[in-house]
Amino acid sequence: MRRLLVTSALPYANGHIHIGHLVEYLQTDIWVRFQKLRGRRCVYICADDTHGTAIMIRARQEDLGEEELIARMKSAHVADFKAFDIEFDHYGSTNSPATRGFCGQIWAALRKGDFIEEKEVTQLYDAQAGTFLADRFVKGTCPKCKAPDQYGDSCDRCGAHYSPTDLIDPVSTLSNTAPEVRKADHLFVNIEKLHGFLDEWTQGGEHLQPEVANYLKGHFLGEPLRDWDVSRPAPYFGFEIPDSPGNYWYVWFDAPIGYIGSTAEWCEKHGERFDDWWRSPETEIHHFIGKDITYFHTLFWPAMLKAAGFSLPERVHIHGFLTVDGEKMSKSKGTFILASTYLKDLDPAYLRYYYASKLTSRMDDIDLNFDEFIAKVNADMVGNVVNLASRTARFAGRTGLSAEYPDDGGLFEKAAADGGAIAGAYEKGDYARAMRIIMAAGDRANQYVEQQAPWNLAKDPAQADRLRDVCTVGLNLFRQLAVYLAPVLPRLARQTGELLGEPIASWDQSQKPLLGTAVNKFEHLMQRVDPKRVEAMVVASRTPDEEEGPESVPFDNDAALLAEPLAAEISFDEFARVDLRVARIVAAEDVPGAKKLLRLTLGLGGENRRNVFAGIKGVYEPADLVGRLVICVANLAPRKMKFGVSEGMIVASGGGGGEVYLLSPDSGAKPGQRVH
RNA sequence: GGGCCCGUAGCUCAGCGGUCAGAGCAGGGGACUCAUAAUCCCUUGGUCGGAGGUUCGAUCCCUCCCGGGCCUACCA
Repeated sequence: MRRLLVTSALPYANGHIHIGHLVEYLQTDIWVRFQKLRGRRCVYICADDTHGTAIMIRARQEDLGEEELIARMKSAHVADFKAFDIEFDHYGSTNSPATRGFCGQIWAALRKGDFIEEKEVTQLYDAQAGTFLADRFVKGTCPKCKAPDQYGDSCDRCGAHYSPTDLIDPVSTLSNTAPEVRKADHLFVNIEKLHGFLDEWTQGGEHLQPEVANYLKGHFLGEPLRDWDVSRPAPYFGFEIPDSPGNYWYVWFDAPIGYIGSTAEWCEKHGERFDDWWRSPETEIHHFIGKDITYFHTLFWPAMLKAAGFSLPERVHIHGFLTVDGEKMSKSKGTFILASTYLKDLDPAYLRYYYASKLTSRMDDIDLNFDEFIAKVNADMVGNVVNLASRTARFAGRTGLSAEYPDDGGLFEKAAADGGAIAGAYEKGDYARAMRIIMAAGDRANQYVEQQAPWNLAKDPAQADRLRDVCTVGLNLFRQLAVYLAPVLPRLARQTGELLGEPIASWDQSQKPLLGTAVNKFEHLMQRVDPKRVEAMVVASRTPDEEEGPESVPFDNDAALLAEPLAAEISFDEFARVDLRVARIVAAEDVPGAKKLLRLTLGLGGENRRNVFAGIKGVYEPADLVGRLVICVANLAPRKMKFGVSEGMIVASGGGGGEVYLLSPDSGAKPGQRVH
């Protein structure tokens, strides 16, 4: 018997579940429910990912112990999942004895296979916070382009990659003190030793979508694989490496091992043999992940499993990101919607169906468009599917279903035959296709009811049998849809079972009509989406600083400060060295070939002109800029750039990306005036 | 610069070498009134991004170009 072990990526214990996460958990849950409905042995395993520097820092900020932090977050995650009908067979934590045990086991295998190497790594250390600093906890001036305030791994101004120790004037974002350089021995996994295996595993078979296999081939497998740094020196929230005291496994080492640990807990609880699930050719392992973590799941993870003698994934299903109204989720626009916020206003079934109607087997991003969301759910769910029951069940309540299935012109048979195509689509992850086929069957059923006009039959007592037959057909066609939709809409399936007196538990129920049973009192199966509630949800998701009343002082949260902590203190003299001037943009033009740059001509009064490149393309239209006043750094050394020499900078706030806000002086300021 | 994906009706997407290119929603007209202003019928709407090529025949295959997205590199 084919056994299936299915996982979703482990959500990080650093934040709450949002609608972007839900794409993955719903995609997986639908697949698992489908497999179970088909009678497959299928187990759905997940867990919280709990280790790493970010957890340690957050626990400190909230003045909690790490254990307390991750315990709280786990119960929040579990509650969110449950509310969305995401049904795990087991939900564990990477911070568990089971996961620790498997980390040790895999580690021992890596040691034994001589995969582990020790190398000295130079890292920045925050003496005040008493911790080594991960790259993104260090900021400083880019060694290449001298841009200030850049993270420790790369410069988002010039894109240069470097080590945090290369930063000029580095500052710890934890304590705002200058970190010191310290050396530490790190442990590395030499996965190049498994290069041949990875070539074969990624390129052969159907383990990966073709675009993923190509990506790996092009970016990683064409050259020797770099050693993977899997240890972090204390203090670190995680598991200490048994044969290397003072060192901890890096969070990405133990995170996927959480799949195994969590499975073991499930086995323990249900009296299953662990080896049947992770060391058996009878079990297919399926991972569902987002495209951002492709690298870990398609190179390191198979390498670890291979080295330690566990089963390899049969397939890694990779999905794209969620956008909302065509854009990245945004807190200020109210499209960064937490699962718990959604639930206050809307039925989870809506999102389950909507995502299902958009998901394919490709790793394309999917878009949540609220107008479409409302239209689609109302038209398909309420207007088509639920309406079928709604318009026939009432009439059938008096008589129940006929004892024999009446002539329906082949409709039931046709929809039963669709089952193969629908199942095939589910199996491949092409839920959008499955939904299309199901909705087409619903359309045909509604046509039937329309033609038979049971409301007319109901007026004539002599037609009672005929009426019962028509309702028997209508309700059976509806029930077929409920079976096909059961993976997506478990509640609808349950309600349908209650309505017709037989629970929906198997795909096969779509193939044979239900006859001779009573029909219970009909109750609404699903409410229409209320656009006002959607709007309310978006408003509730907006960060407070967007909700300013006309008179009141707006409340500003501290997101910006947290994202970019204050720089180290400077003296007045140091400040005075920077010569800021008011300037008028006298010309602005597009720079062909540049992704972010516009060419600006700044006037400082009289004939004083400056040619400045500004990274604001796509944010500001050149035509809108001409004539306005800005503030420029006037004594910045000229800088040669790809498209010409830049003679200064204009100042702007914003976190980069699309968020750029130019500074302007109040009216009355004159070009050339210095800013003091 | 390299890699991958995409560009089909107003919108979201099917189709993919072969009869007049489809669906849902939106738009227009009608019918019905059982049903959650649901449903049903009819209908408007596309030079299938552009240009070449292969072919008896291309939306579908090949090449180039344009446009969008993602990744990667580089330059700022």
